[in-house]
Amino acid sequence: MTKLKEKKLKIKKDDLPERAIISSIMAAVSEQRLPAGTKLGEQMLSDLFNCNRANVRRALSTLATMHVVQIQPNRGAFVSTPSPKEAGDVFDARRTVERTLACLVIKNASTQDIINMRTTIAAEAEARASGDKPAELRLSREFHMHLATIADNQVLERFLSELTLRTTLIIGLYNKIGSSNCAEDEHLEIVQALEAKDEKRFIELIDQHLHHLESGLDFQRTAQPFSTLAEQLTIVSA
Amino acid sequence: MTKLKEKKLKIKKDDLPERAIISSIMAAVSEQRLPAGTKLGEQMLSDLFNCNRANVRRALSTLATMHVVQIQPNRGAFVSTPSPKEAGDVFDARRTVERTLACLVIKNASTQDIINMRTTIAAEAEARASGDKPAELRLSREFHMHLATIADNQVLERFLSELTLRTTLIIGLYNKIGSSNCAEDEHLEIVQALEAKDEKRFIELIDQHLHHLESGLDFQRTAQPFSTLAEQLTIVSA
DNA sequence: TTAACTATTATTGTTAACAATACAACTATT
DNA sequence: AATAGTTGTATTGTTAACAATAATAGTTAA
Repeated sequence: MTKLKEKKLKIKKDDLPERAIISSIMAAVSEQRLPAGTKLGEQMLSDLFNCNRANVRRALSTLATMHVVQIQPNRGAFVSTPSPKEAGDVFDARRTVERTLACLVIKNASTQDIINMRTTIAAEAEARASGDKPAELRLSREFHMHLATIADNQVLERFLSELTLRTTLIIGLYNKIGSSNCAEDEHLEIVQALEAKDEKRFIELIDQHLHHLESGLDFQRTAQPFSTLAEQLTIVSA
Repeated sequence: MTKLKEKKLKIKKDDLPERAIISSIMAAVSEQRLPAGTKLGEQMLSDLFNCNRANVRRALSTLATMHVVQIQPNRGAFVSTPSPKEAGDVFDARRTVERTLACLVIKNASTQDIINMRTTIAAEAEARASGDKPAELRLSREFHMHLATIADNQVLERFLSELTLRTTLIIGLYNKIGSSNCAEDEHLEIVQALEAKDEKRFIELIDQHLHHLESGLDFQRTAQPFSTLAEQLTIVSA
């Protein structure tokens, strides 16, 4: 007569707006739709995501702890503008993290993993060919994040997630004109080394790849201007 | 006649309560005054720090992003209870980070740096002798954080800060009874290798040290109970 | 006595109003 | 005309009240 405990069939809670804001901003940064210095107003965000300012505030606070945004008291939140020193620290940290990931990847990578990576590389090349810069950037990041997934270390994965984002900001700020971002052939070479289980070469190529990225920077360029518009945040929800 | 711009001599703003909460909880965790699983009620914290719940909320949200606390929707925030898998990830990440830090430290360390480290080690030994466990834990962590300071990489420093905290939680949960935490002689040996500029040995000792820590764990012990009291948060402010 | 149900309480989540600060535009004076 | 000062507006920061959910205690029935 009495249903013991009616399973609370909860309507797929619209996954905390806080999380939605965070991942949306992260996605936008990763595709350079949000350049360094862009102001992230609370009102604007709470309107965009149909939520209250408290959620926006927590999201920005969280993003600030990963140094993707900077919060200036009484002024608001801005997309971070990494200094040259910071850029160096980020690249050193990335090499550190990806080197270890490489060791783990060599051990763990299945044939399916390699297929997936090749797929990503192909998509990246296609995006480049068609001039779709955002897609290219996103897929390039995806390539690196693949490594973390395969390595199966949640901690390093999170670190890399942050570092790749900050790298994108750095490149957006300081990249020499004419210097390519992630050369697709480099990604390809890396996967080939992986497939050959050539650990030494695999690690070395990743290291070189990151060094190559860093060498494409030019810190002489003065701090970049910051765009103010931010409907670059394309949102899926209504 | 008109003071151009009266320097706004702002009374040392009581450094955002949010930051105070965060560092206080981090300190408490680092000294094992806050065991894994401890509930961190919002009311309690807002009372303790004389601030509103919004600040508490943001602080907890931030701590959650560094996995020092876990937030369960509609239930509240609890000090994280790392799983065995998570423990492994954390130790791998720590070795990764500290290995790189070691390379930088060998390059950067001044004689004053070495003196400082010896001082910390001495204080640690003293705390151990006098049975002051919290001080011992704090100083042990300080030793490792010294490395990051000397290495002068803000990113890795922050990563290590998080990782040492999580390590403390892990040890508190899973450490075998009778297994010592950080053997002070290990710290001493490490500094000696540093002083001798023996990079290879320096790195190897740090690696061994961390492996030794990890080998002291016993995951058979079932998930620990969680204390509920939390006036273990000793606060300095009124 | 145990088990399920109900009512109460406490805690978290949300919202809106208010205060404080910074920003922008405007006025006035040299 | 340019700068200092002033006013008005917009945004951030704070607070309190309310709603929703979970935890607890108490009650009734088998």
